[in-house]
Amino acid sequence: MVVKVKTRDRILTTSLALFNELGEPNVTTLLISDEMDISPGNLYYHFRSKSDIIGELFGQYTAEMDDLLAIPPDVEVSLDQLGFFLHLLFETLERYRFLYHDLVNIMSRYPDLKNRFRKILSRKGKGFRSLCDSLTRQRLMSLDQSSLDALCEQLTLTVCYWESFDSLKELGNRNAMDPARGVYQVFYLLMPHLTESAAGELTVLAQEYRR
Amino acid sequence: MVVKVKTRDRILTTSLALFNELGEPNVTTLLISDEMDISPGNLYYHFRSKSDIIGELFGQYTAEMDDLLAIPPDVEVSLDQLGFFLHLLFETLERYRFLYHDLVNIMSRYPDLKNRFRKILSRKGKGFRSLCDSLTRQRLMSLDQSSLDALCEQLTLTVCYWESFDSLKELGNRNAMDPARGVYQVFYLLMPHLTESAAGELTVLAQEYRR
DNA sequence: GTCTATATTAAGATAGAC
DNA sequence: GTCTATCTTAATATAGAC
Repeated sequence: MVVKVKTRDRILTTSLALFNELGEPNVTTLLISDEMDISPGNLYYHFRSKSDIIGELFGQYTAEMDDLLAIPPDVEVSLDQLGFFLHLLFETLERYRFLYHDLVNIMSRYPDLKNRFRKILSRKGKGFRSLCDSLTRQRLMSLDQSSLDALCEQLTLTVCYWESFDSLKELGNRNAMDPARGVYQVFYLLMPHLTESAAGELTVLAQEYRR
Repeated sequence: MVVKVKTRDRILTTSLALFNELGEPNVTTLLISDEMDISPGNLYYHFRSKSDIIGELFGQYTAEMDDLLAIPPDVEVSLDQLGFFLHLLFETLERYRFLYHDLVNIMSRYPDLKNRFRKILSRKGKGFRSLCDSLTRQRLMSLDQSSLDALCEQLTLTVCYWESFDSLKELGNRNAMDPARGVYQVFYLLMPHLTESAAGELTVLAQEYRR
């Protein structure tokens, strides 16, 4: 049975694809409607403005991230599970990568995104804190307070900007945009803080993510 | 004696200031000329296009970075000198921060910047490699090949995006945009790879950069 | 819900006088 | 070298018919 996808939803998925591919500022409402073979007027029937489309996509991004980052403070994660979590995280960030590609521009044109961006940033930091706490409880990791703060900061920065950095470095390469490369990088960020046996285990695991 | 600064140079410094403050896409040629109290026509007498202004500013950025990153492969740096170098590096990156704030947008509209961006990126990586090699020769640091690669990658990513990340986190805070914060962060990236005594020394040094 | 046609605005850039 | 006036282009958004 063929299900007709609602035009409103098609606008969102088409916009997201174009934003990621060409950069949000380079995507006009006309281009979106052209790509979908609908009229520009029709697009404006479903969304009052381009910023409404962006706001809704940002809402989707936030919802998915909140879901991922809802880490119970008392959970114990294995290194395997950590890798899986990171993979999902990078995969989600890649699907909404346009947001971080022109951050200042987007925030200045849609000012209410500023606070929403900061909120999700602090949530990432707290998520990493929970994970590090778990590793510490399991005696896989041992860190003083300052180092732990700096590490969580570093982890947050890295997940936010890894995709931008990697795609700049690999401009046009086929192995670009593989979430595994991000996971590998984060593993090496954690490695030096782990106990010897945990570090050994993580080194082996890292090979699976190497590309 | 009052020296009249050439209009052409004033255009560059005014543009740079406005780009950094408001984001390049939000700065029109009219705004630049307004700010300088010259006519838009005059601006176009000195520069054929807005992209020429950006190209020239990028040239300045590249020249300054090349200067900084010209690290002789056999030099031995102390941890003090390393801190000084990092401070200069972050200071320069902050003066041209607009470039990284809307990277994809800027690269798509001025396509010849793409390769110039990649070149400067690889030069940063090589600079960090030289510094790590020096620390290794002095037996302050010891790392296997994979870890060294990942560390240099991480250092490069961090210097490129630290300012963006920090200003997003500190939106509107007064302690935002202090190069010292970046130095502190990079110190903590190196710390776990140093020998015990070097790590101790760096911890002390880091306090001077803490804000 | 969807279309075509058009209004509005603003940016980058040029022409020609002084 | 600098000005004023204007051209050109293109993007967001609306009006009104179907």
